[in-house]
Amino acid sequence: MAVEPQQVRALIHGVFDLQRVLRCVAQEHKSSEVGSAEAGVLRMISEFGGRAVDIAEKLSVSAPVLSRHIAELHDRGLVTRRPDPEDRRAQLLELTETGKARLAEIEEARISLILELLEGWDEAEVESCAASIRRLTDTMRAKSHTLKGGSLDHTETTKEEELAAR
Amino acid sequence: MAVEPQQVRALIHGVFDLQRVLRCVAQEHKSSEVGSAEAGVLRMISEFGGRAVDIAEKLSVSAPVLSRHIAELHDRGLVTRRPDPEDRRAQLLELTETGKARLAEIEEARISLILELLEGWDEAEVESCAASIRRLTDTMRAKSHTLKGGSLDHTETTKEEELAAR
DNA sequence: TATTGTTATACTCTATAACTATA
DNA sequence: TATAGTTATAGAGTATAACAATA
Repeated sequence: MAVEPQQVRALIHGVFDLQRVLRCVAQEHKSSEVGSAEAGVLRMISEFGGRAVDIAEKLSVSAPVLSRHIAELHDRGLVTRRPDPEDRRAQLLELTETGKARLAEIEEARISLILELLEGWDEAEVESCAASIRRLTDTMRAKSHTLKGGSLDHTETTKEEELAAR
Repeated sequence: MAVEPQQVRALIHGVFDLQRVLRCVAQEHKSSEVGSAEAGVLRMISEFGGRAVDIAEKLSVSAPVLSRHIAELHDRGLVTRRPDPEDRRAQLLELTETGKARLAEIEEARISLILELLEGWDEAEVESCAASIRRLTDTMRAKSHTLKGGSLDHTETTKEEELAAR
């Protein structure tokens, strides 16, 4: 039950090491046209569409950052903006046909690259690795939201502790 | 044996999602004094010490980037540089006592943060997550080195394919 | 000639602050 | 007042190119 600090240390270093390798791989195979942040924008618009503010939230990015990426993608004809009929402040985002095609290219290139890099892995290994990473992400996202107010925000914990103490 | 493209796609998206959450967590808890890149430099000097070029290689960072970080850390009294007696072009890096103390603080803060975020995980889960991530990192690092020359460099693959074809 | 390290410059991605328009 | 989006500005992190000193 007790997680050792040294284990967590190893996990942290492992994550940093992963990020370094990812940076190198991205650097070596960067597509000249669409940056990785913009690719993320295309992906989120493709998956969820809709209002810019929601896309920014899914990307965990501030509004100005998304605004610039959208402007850039719009200028290059990859994204359309149209006013939200229900809220004239907002705009609804969609991929153009070109945008869809470009996203598909990016995803295919990435998949074939990683497939090549993972040569020798089997289905179960990929699945379990993806599941580990997803679980880590989900845990951190959930907990970091509840801790957002700082360590003084113990409202919920206190209730649970009261129950547990009986 | 056959890894499905859709599995790899899920893994890729999972890794990007992880990076977003990590960025947010780092943003929320950033230490005002030492940036995350500099913290990496401190860690590598602490673990391996020695020549700057070797530290740069371990960090997968170009020489100018490391040079600036080292200059910054040196100015703040966290790192010492002394000429390599065996090669007067090179310099040997070490942490000062202050540097060691600062690195220890950073690591402790990170560990206690992640320990808190991983509340509810048990030892085995942390271990298996760290192992998955380490294995992914190692595979990508090894393969990306062998693929460095581009997709035209099929020398080794060809030999294996010849054998496999028989 | 090749390597170690530095300086100059530029690129990518991000954030905060100040603003406009709408709710 | 609060929210959606934009623009201006700044900061962190990285890369390439050109250079100095040494091997």
